[in-house]
Amino acid sequence: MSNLSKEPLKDRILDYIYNAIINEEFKGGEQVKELYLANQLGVSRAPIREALSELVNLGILEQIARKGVFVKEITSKDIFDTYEVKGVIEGFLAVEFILHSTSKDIELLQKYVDEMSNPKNDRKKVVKIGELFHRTTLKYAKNKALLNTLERINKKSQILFYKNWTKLYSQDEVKNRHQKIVDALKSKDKRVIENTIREHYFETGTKIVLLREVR
Amino acid sequence: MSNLSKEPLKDRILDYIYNAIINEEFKGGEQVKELYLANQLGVSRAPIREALSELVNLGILEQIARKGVFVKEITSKDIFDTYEVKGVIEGFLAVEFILHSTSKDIELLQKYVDEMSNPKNDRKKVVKIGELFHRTTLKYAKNKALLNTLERINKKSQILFYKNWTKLYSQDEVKNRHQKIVDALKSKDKRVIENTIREHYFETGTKIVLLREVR
DNA sequence: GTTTTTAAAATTGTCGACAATCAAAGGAAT
DNA sequence: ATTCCTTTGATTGTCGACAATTTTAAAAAC
Repeated sequence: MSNLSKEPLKDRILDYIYNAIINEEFKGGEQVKELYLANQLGVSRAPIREALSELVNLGILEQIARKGVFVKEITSKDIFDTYEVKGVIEGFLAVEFILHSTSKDIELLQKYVDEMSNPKNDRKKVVKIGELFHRTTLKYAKNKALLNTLERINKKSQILFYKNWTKLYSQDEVKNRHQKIVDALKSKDKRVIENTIREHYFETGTKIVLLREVR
Repeated sequence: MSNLSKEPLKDRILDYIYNAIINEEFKGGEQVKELYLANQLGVSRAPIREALSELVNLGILEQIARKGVFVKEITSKDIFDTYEVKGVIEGFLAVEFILHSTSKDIELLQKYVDEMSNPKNDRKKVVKIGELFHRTTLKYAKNKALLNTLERINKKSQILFYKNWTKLYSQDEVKNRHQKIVDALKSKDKRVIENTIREHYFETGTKIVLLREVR
């Protein structure tokens, strides 16, 4: 394991494993063995164990006492649940947005939405814009407990998302879906905003599930 | 550390530390030293570290790289935020209740509420009934991601709650506050239910904050 | 050939020790 | 007396080894 950076070993290992799961080098149900990773990365088992237990905490891996940690099998229900959480939390937090946002914030969101359908931007860029969009809607959120929860959930949903994002929505669909959110925010109606954002994510969850079932 | 049980050492240590924090043997801001605990419990540092990092994950302790873990100083904002999360999540999950509950479920909740003002029950018993009450409202919740989040938050809020529960509400107040929830559930109106439960927790958070400020 | 028992290998859980880093104490320079 | 530097001590980070447990493989019994 390269030691160029001063970042704690545990964290670099964590990233390594996280990416390995995304890239399906570790497949669902498979056991993740400490010694194997330790040899692979040229470190001892101690930091490996720390990284693994963090991923267990995140719910990405599953620990069975005295047996080991395994890559969690992801069910359709898990996916739907995860996006439901995102919808509920972001929906609630976005209400803060209307309390503190300026017209400039709204303009920025609108600019993001317009860019989403710009043919010059490829899919990857559109995803990036989407991330900026959602980050902006959370700009004024200040409940740390909810933001932490959201961060945890995002780490999980990214794994689900990365395997599917290319097939999820066309650029126009992405644009329209986010336009709805902007319109909701413009309405300044708490309930409308919350429902719109919830539906936004519920739809995504449902769609990912559908894509999996087809396969 | 007694080895009567076969429960993993890490978990027993975790409980030990958790209780030590509740009982304020470890105070806010104080460093929790691995070696001290290892000697205290007669084990090595390895399982101590695992327990500590889990509490760091829960947000009860705070880890500063190469310095150690410290008991998190809890601000009023933290308390309010925590109860806000509880309100948002339980509020959303309780909606499941109206979709699947029977009249027997409602009767049970009403029974709990009536018992809350029964003079035969002391404060501790009332707290227990409250726990049963909330567990019942979550009986039909099936989103594991949200239930997990709730569990995590509860571990945190219990620490806050245990230091204040005696002074929070009179028995009659407790009863009235929960009666509101039952009435809301009876209405079968999604929005009413969600708002009522949110307010229930927002109030609790606000009140705990007030109690702290006075002190 | 199938099941049960026994033995071997692999894997996690725990330990004590060393290395790296940080905090505190003491001394030197101004 | 104050500041800066050095040294010392304390604490976490990492390591390799052993113990406990589980899995796998082989042998024995039927």
